[in-house]
Amino acid sequence: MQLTGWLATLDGMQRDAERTRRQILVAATEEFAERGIAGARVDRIATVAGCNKAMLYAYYGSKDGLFDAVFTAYVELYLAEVGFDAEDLPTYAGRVFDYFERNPGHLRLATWYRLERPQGAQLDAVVAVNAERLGALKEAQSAGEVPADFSPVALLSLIQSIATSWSTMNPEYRAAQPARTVRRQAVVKAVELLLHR
Amino acid sequence: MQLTGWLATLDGMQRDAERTRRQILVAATEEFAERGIAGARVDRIATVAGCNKAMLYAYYGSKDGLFDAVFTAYVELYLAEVGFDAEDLPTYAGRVFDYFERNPGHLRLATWYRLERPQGAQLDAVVAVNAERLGALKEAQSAGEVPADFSPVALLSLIQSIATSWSTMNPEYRAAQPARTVRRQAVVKAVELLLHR
DNA sequence: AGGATGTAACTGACTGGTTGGATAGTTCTA
DNA sequence: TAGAACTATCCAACCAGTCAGTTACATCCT
Repeated sequence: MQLTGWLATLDGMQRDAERTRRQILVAATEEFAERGIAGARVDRIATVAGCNKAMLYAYYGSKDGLFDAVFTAYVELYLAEVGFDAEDLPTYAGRVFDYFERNPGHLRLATWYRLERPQGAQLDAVVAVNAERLGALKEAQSAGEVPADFSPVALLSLIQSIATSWSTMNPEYRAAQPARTVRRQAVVKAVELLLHR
Repeated sequence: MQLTGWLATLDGMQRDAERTRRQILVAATEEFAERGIAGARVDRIATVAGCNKAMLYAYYGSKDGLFDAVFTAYVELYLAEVGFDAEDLPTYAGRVFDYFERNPGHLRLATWYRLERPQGAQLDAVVAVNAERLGALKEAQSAGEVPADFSPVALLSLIQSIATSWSTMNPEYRAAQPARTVRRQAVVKAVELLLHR
């Protein structure tokens, strides 16, 4: 074992491509979540990441490439952490709520993506998961586990909106927001009512 | 009546401060809706408005001042056109849906506003209308016209989210969207279910 | 063991183009 | 002709992206 390398790792000053990559991604996630693509500044990202701006271009190619990396990482984490359950949609909605309460920046990221990305650019992972969920919902409806008032895509759309409704209110309403548990309860309850439960 | 002025108005070539103001506002509304504050370009706005960039600064002071004017105009139109009815919330939700179907840019505008505006800046008009609506909802609940499962602020938040749910989906889901009437029906029905109707 | 060497990680300084905003001067019209 | 409406032109700051060069480190050679 290399003693020099080991000690350097402890005080964190050695060269480490992977660590630098990660630090850039973390800094970029903050910056993009806060300011969007057009508002983000690559110099600020480099400063916060504690590295030179050129590293950012070496690892991610461009500002847009960096945003793609940030957004893809978020989507992967989100899909893995929240999952889906066509047979228990209120609980699913609760998990969506929890995720974005824990990571408010990620909801902003998703919104920037929707606003700033040209129509064409779609993530394969999202498209695939989407199709899978629509199928699962259809089956659950056929099996009578989910009422058929709404089409699968309507259900998905409504539940997503309801789960994030508190965070997407205009700032003027923010003052009136109740505590987290109350907000969560409203989300779960609303989805239950949608499903006649 | 001034004949010269009248004719000139018809072919639109005379000087007219009010017309120029309006054209700037229209062009700016498009630009800001499409690209947000950080992404908007004042030169593009001036070009589309068919006037010199300096006029924009003469009338609206700054890029931010122009955005404020754009956003305030949208809010006024929205409040006047959509209104509110605590005793018939499904219909209200339908009107919200209709408004944003007619003016998809305005929903984007509202989203940019939420993302790009610092917390502090709140519109008095919105705050006032908000308080009024919360009061009306509370009364309707006391009178038993609206069920009390949800607090007034929760109702407002949920209904707003549901009414705009189709437009706030990520682009990956856009392909699966049904026709307008179907979408509208889903919105109205969802609000009815929230209210046990 | 210790010096030479190749290479990946990293840096500082720079650039060409863009951007919000300013200003001095011109044209129109009441 | 006074003043409002409007234009042409300019500018300093900024910004994404580049590049020539430097530093650290692993491996090999003797």
